[in-house]
Amino acid sequence: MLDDRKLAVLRAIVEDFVSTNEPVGSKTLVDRHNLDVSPATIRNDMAVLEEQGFIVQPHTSAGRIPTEQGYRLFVDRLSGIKPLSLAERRAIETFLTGAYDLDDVVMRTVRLLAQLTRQVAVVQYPSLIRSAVRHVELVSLTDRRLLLVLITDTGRVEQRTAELPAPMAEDEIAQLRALLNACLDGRKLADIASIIAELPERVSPAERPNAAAVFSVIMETLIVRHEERVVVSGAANLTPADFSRGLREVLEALEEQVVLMRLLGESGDRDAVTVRIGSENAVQELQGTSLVAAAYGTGDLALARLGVLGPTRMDYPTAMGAVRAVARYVGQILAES
Amino acid sequence: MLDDRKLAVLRAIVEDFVSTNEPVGSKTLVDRHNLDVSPATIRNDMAVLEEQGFIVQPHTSAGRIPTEQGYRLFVDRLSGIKPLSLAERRAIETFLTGAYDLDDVVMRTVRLLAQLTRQVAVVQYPSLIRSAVRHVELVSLTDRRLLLVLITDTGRVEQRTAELPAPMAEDEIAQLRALLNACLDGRKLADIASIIAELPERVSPAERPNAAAVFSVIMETLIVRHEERVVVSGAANLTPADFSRGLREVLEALEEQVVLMRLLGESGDRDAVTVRIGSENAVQELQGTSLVAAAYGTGDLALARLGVLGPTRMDYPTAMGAVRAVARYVGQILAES
DNA sequence: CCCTGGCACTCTCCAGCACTGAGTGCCAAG
DNA sequence: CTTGGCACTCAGTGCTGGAGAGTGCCAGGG
Repeated sequence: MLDDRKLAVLRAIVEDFVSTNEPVGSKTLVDRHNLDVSPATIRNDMAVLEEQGFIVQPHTSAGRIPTEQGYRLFVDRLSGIKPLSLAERRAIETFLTGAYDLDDVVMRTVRLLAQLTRQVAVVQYPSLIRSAVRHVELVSLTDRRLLLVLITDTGRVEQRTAELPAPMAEDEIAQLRALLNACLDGRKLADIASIIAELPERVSPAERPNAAAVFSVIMETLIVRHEERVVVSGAANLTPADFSRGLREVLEALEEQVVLMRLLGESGDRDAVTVRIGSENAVQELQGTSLVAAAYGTGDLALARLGVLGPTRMDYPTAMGAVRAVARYVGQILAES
Repeated sequence: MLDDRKLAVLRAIVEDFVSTNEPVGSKTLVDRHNLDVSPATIRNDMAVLEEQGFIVQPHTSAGRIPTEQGYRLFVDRLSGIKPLSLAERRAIETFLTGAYDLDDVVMRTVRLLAQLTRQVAVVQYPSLIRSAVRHVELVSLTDRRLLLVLITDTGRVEQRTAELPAPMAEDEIAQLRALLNACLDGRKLADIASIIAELPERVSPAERPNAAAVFSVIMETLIVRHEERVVVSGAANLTPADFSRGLREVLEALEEQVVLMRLLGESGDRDAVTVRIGSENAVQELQGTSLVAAAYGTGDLALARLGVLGPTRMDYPTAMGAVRAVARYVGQILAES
């Protein structure tokens, strides 16, 4: 049904349209790519491609532009992932090396990705759930208020204050701290819920209310908030023309952590680059945009995801290359620290 | 030179233009506000106001719009700060109460401010320099790598990793931790530099290289990074039409922490609401925007600044009201925690 | 059976044009 | 100082006609 030339034509249309942002006609096509057939032939091919739903004409006397289905075919069968240039790989290395801490790694990553692809970059914080507790610290702020700091072996630091039902003396705090560290140190966060459930028994009844408050804060920290952080950069790369409903909707969506989480979706396999085109997108508000994403992590654990958001009219091969490379490199960096 | 009526005319022009975003003519003006003179009279007044540089006409046959100088006069002499409605004050209260921790307070604040003013909100993290060390924690990540966590009495937690020149045993770490806490606990961050300068003498020569690495990381944390964080929200409120150079420039600037810091500028007095109009703005990239900002803090210490960024064509009285109210309320929240 | 050149057709884009209406500046009179 | 009247300016709008790009279709050739 679709012979090689027709596929080549589709590929050419996608490539041209992505780079020029103008509907591409039969004549331009034969000129620019050296298809050695006449424009009329191409027109016939295009008619078929249009019939099958891969391309459309915005209006009668214009060239064709790819449909979502067209991009889909292009990504699946017509293009590979474009490897980064040496210069780009260098850039990644110098940019990510020498980050201070986890926050810094994430911030640099997101900026880097935005710069490499000239699109909006989105990076999810590494999930806590796979990592282990390195240390728990309790610091009293007032006598009814405690600061809880939880340090994981991925270098992430979570903090929360806890309101206490009753005043708590320093030595009680010290005791509780010792208990927590004894029981939690080195344990996977995923297992902690069950461990904590048994802890109240090991506290004297008098101190139980305060301890319980602390325990529940720990649980909340791990369960409720742990995966909610997503960082965005490169909003300036959004070009108004590309978004029919206007930038506004997109910018609004980008400020909603929850929306971004849904956008990035489930951590898939490591190294697999996922492409969501236009309406394939899970997020209502961001239909009309495409997402190129991948999971990253240390070893073969997928910790979280990162990706690039842009108009459907996006340079997929390059974006995929950048996303894959950055995901790998961030994984390395995290493994080292 | 400018009698009362002329000032009233200017005020009316500013108000109308802000609400309609259309040049306002003499006839509309007499209709809408009940100035009991004829349009012709107003025209004469407008001619004077234009001559003095407070208003201009975009083109010959259009109404007038305020110049920056016009807004300036309006803000300085013609309008007060508009107090918030009861509902708005309620909203502030319910929105900010129940924040988990400092991060959460800042995040909620910036969103709240963006929502109240329908502009871009900018909030600087409370400066560390006025607060005191509550606790220092060292956690070994690998034998050549240490995680340093610094907790302040404002509830802020700073973290950094330190690379060690030599491996460090657990007991050495414990010793160093004890030393640090003994010397730093309760001290103002501003004083810490001088305290740390003297610490190396109190460490045995063998351990000095590692200790020195830790000390220098502490210094860096305090000096280099301490005020660099600014959070932004409400970018979606930017309307393309209002910015001649396009949104792009503005969005870019908003992603640059350094630029935002320069924008917010020095902490002024508490409660004083500062207004920077158009080119008065310190930041090149954000000329053409206006900033309404105020310092916030606990007691009468100004800890940092927050504000609202918008087109020069902005509802200053309302923005000033919101900024002032939010600044005060955040101050209270911080004082309580 | 597929490719090709030719041709008529469609439709967007743009420049030119006249017209309308909002708004002005100026002037002479109250 | 204020007012009504009047002539003037100019952005915006809608219409028209031509240019150009691109198409679909058809008949002829390999």
